[in-house]
Order: sequence, then C-alpha cells, then structure tokens
Amino acid sequence: MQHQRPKIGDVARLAGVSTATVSRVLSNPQIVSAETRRLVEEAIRTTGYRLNQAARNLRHRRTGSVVALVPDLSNPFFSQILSGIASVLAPAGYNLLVSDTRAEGGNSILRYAEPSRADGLIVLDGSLPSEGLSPRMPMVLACEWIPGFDAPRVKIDNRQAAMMAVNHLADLGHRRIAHVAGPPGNVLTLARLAGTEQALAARGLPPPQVFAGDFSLASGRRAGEEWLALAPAERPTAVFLASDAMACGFIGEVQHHGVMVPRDVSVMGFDDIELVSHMTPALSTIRQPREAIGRQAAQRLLDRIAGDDRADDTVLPVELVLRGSTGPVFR
Amino acid sequence: MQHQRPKIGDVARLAGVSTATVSRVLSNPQIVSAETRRLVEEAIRTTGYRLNQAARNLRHRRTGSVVALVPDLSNPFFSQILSGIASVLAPAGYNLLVSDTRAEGGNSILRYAEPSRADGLIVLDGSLPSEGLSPRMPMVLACEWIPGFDAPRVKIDNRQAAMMAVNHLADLGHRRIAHVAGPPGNVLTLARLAGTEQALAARGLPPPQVFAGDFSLASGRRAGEEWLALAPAERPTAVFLASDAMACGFIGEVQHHGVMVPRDVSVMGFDDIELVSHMTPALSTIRQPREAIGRQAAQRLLDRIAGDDRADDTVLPVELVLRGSTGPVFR
DNA sequence: CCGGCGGATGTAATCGGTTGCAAGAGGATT
DNA sequence: AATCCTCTTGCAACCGATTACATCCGCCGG
Repeated sequence: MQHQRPKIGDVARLAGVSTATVSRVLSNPQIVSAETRRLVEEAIRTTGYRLNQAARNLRHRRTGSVVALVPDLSNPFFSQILSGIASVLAPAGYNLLVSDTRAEGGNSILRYAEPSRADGLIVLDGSLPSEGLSPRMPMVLACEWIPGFDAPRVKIDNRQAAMMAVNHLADLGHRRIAHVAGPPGNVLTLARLAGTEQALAARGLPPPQVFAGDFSLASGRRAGEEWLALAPAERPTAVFLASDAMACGFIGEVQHHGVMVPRDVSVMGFDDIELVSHMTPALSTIRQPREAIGRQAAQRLLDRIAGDDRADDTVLPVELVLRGSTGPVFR
Repeated sequence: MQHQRPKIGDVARLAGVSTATVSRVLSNPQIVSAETRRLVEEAIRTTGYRLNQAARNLRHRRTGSVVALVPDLSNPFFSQILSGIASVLAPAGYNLLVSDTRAEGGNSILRYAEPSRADGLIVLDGSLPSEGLSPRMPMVLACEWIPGFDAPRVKIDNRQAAMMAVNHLADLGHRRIAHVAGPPGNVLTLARLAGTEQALAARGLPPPQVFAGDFSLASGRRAGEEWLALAPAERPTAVFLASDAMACGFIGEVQHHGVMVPRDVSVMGFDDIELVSHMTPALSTIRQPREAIGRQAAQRLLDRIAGDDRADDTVLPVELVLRGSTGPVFR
C-alpha cells in the first residue's frame, strides 16, 4: 500500500541497492555497472518514481529557473521576446519565470532578484532602480538597459535605426519631418530621438518637431490630435513614431478625420509588430528581430551562469520594412 | 569574514537563540516574545540574511510556483490573460512559470505537469492530450478546455457570444452572413460556429457560409481572398470572424482591393484586442474580459491548491462592442 | 603468497530551513 | 505548598535528494 509518491529510498529497497546507487543511475549512469543499472531502472519503472526537483536543487544550490522582468506582460512586443527566451531556456533545463515589473507592488520586484529564487535574470525594463539588483546574480539586459549598469546587453542600434527611418522619409522628398518620442528619460527614447536629429542635420534639414509619447496606442492617438490641430500648411508631411503601437494610434486618429495616409502624411513606425503589416495602409517600419533578441539574451545568460564573465554587448541588425504608409510628398 | 551567504544558523548564533526561534520569527512572528523577536530581527539585519526558498519549499513539500500552459506566448491575447494571472499569484506568494506548448518539444510539456515542479497548473490550451496530465495536480482550465477532462473551467459563453454578434449583424439587415471559423476541432471553434448557426436559424436566415481559419492574421487574410473571389452578387454582406486577428487580416485584404468596410461588407471580430479599436474603421467585436479571466483562473487555482474540490465552471460575461466596421446593408 | 590498484557500491554528512515534542519559567488555582 | 496552565524556547528529526569518503572485491605483478 503505497499512498505516498515514491522516493529514492523506495526504489533502492526494491532494487536491493543503496540510495546512492539509485542517485548515480539518475545523474551519472555510466559509473554504475550494467546489471545494477538495469535493476534500478526496472525498480524505477515499477514504482513509478519521479525525481523531486526541489530536493535536487537544494543540494545543488541552484534553482533551475530564470526570471524575466518585463515592463508590461500584456504588450505583444515583449511576449514575442519571451517566446524567444523560452525556446532557448527549455532545452537547457531551465524554467522561465516571468514577472511584470509594473503590475507587482514595487519592492516585490526584488523578490525575484534573489539567488534562492532564480539562477539568473533577464531584464527587459530599463527603468528599474539599479541599486536593487544584486550584482552577484548572473544578469543580461535586453532591448532596454540601465545606464551605467554593468551587465551584457542584447540590443539593436537604435540611433542607427532611427536614421534609417528618417533617411527613407527624406529620400521621398519630405523636409518637415516630425518625431513622436517614447516615454521621457527612457534610453530608447533618447537614442531614437538623437538618431532622428542626427539624420536630419546631416542632410541640412530643419530639426524635427517632437511630440510627446510613451510607446502606447493612446499616446499615438494624442499625437495625431496634435498634428491635426496644426494649420494644414504647418503640418509636417511625414511623421516617424518611436513605436508601432503609437503609429497605429496616430493613423487611426488622422484617418478618422479624413486625412489620407500616405497622401496627406507619411507615417513610419518602429518594431514591426505582426499586426501592422495587415493594416490599411500597411505600415512602413523598422523591424526588430524580437525572437532573435530573446534567444540571444537567453544564450548570453546561460553563458554567464556557466561562468563566462565577458560583458560585451550584442547588437542585432534591424531591417527597414517599406510598405504603404510612406510615399512621396503630395502637392 | 563572512564570504558565504548567511544561513539561519548564523542569525541564531548572533541573536543568541536557536535556529528554531529564528525560523519562527520568519514564518510565525506572533508566537515569539516581543523582546526575542526584536533581537532576531536585529540579527537578520546585521547579517543581511535572506531566506533560502528552496529549502523552505522542500520542507513544506511545495514549490511556490504555478505553471501556465499557453498555446502561443507571442499572441497578445494570451499575454493579457497572463497579466491577470500574475496579478493574483504574486500577492499570494506564487511564482508564475510560463510554458509555450507549441514551442517546446512535445514531451517536455509533461515536464511541468509534475508535482515537484509546480503546485498547480493553469491550462490555456484545449488541444493538449488529457492523458499526460496527472489528475493529482491542482488544475484549472481557462478559455479553451479539454472535452471530458474533469477540472474547473473559467470561460465565457462562446455560443451565446456568437449569437450576440450574429444578431447584431442581422439587426442591421444582413441576410447573407458568413463565418470564418477557428482551427478545426477546437472547442471554441465549435461553440462559436454553433452559436452562429443557431442565431441564424432562430431568425429564419440561411445557414452561414463558412470559411476555414485558425485564429491567425494570415488565415483571415486568406478568408478575405476567398471572399473576393466570389462574384460580387454572391458575396455575403457581413462576415463574423472567430478572432480579431483574423478580422484584421480580412479587412486588410479586402480594403487592399478597394472594398469599403462597412459599405461593401460588415465585419465583426471576436476578443477585442487592444489594437482593433484604433484601426480604420474601428472593429466591432465581442469583448472577452481577459484580465478578469486570468484573475479568476488564478483565484480558482489557489482555492484548489487550498483543498477546495468543487469543479464547477466560472462563466464570465462578454460585451458587444459596436464600432465602425459594421453598418446597415448598402445597396 | 601478499601488497596494490581500480571499479562498484554503501555509509553518512550535507544542502537550509521547519516543526513535533518536551522542558522550563512564571502565574493562577485549590 | 502542590498542581495545573500557559507561554517561550530548544532539541533533534525531517523534507528528498547528492556526494565525499570508506569499503569491499577481484585481479595483477612481484
């Protein structure tokens, strides 16, 4: 009568060996003689024994899981990165714990950044307080990063990407190009704005009119309202927005008021989230390799956990995706 | 010289008490006298002691984490449910492990459905083999479900929701109403199709023309192609699609060919994902309370873990959201 | 015939907390 | 004064594996 879940001792008894031998069969089969091994495997089968991970982890002083800190779980941009992360971690025997840094009450973020909870950390949120993060724990920053924080980063060249976007618009003949920025202070916001300004300056064009934003749909919509509020002759003929979500909001708003895209205004987004290729018009944008970012970040973290201490950055290439939302200046 | 991370014994020594007392201060402070407690807390502070969760979990025979099995992590529909789940689990002291059932190699799904890995399971994928799931483990099914599998479900009334959608189209005067279905065999597909047929039959309208789909954007686009391929006089004047993603694909495709929505065809989606309210036209759809579904599922799971064995379903209300993509028949 | 060596296995300490049981202190009851 | 509680606290077993070290066995060379 075996009500309980069988433990290693039960297997040992049935096989007529010690628990040590069973353990060896489990984690290092080749050092056990073939005959004994067969016996033990047989016993494992008949008892239906399953290893208790918690016990093994305690002994090994590891947790077998990795935490990803994301700013907003419900944002599809991040979920695809998570998807990439998971695809690398799972085969390596790690669980992925996700934690929404905005949703949970402040201090609980640190709850995760703790060696007894996770073996490593992937941070996707650049606005985390760097003091809270134990430098002991293997860590990788992806997409966003914390300025001055010493950890390897997996990212794209945001300034360069913004320049690609702006150059495309300028190539189409646009001279008054606006930018809708991300949340104030964010590293991505700064880099993309800097790229925008640099590209315009390099071509002798006037600096961009900058609208405030925060990457969200709603803020893009508000930027659209502001754009509409300008006298038609004053309106920038092209707008480069720091996220696709904002671009969707912007286009939705201006189309709603009878403005035609790209005839009346050309629009460029940033990210290439799946949906925007199906809008009308389809959105021209900068594609971030999200799955690849996730995979790379996970891989770098595994390296770190294994003791690789290099802290160099990985910069992944972006791609300029041209669709229907950008066109030549129309007079 | 304390190189190692301090353990409970170090705190006990410093405070001049036994490890048992320290442990009590940690997990049951009120049974320790105020003075001793102060001493211990002081010692914890000076040593910088942090509890080792793995050890506590081993003793408690629990893992402190809950697994969510999602069919596709990169789908925004699921990420918002996860967000709801996390918001309930975190305050209750549980970690959320996510696992993409499609991404990981087959058998590894069961790797999670194991008591030593997680204390409970939230299944968001109805096409999982029910044999693999240990009935021992507390479990809740959300959104989708496995037919015949005995576990509490948190869901919406899909049939009823489909009827609401179709009734709205019929109220606008549409008589030829098409349906774009979800993946074959899926429980949601069946319920939504059944609701569509039932609503039409109840009003004496002909049964729907059904296009194949799989909830994805691309399949909606293909449905759009099929719709376009029909002779204009043959085309259904309204289409109800089983997901918003498909509706986006459909609208994108037909607009691309000069078809006007809703003048030439009314379109209803299902889910109300954030983006669709910003499209042009904004999509009429059925709103699923995704955060609430996640929260409810998590709450039910916590109840189950606590020993509540009721297996009744929780049905959450949906909402008919009317926007610009549906309109009266235009002749 | 004996020491040595290598391979297989067992013994028991260990990972780091938790908790049942018992004992001691102090106050109330009879 | 003896007995009985109640409140704190300590002792030591325990959760379920892993692994350093010891032991045993058979075989080899000297």
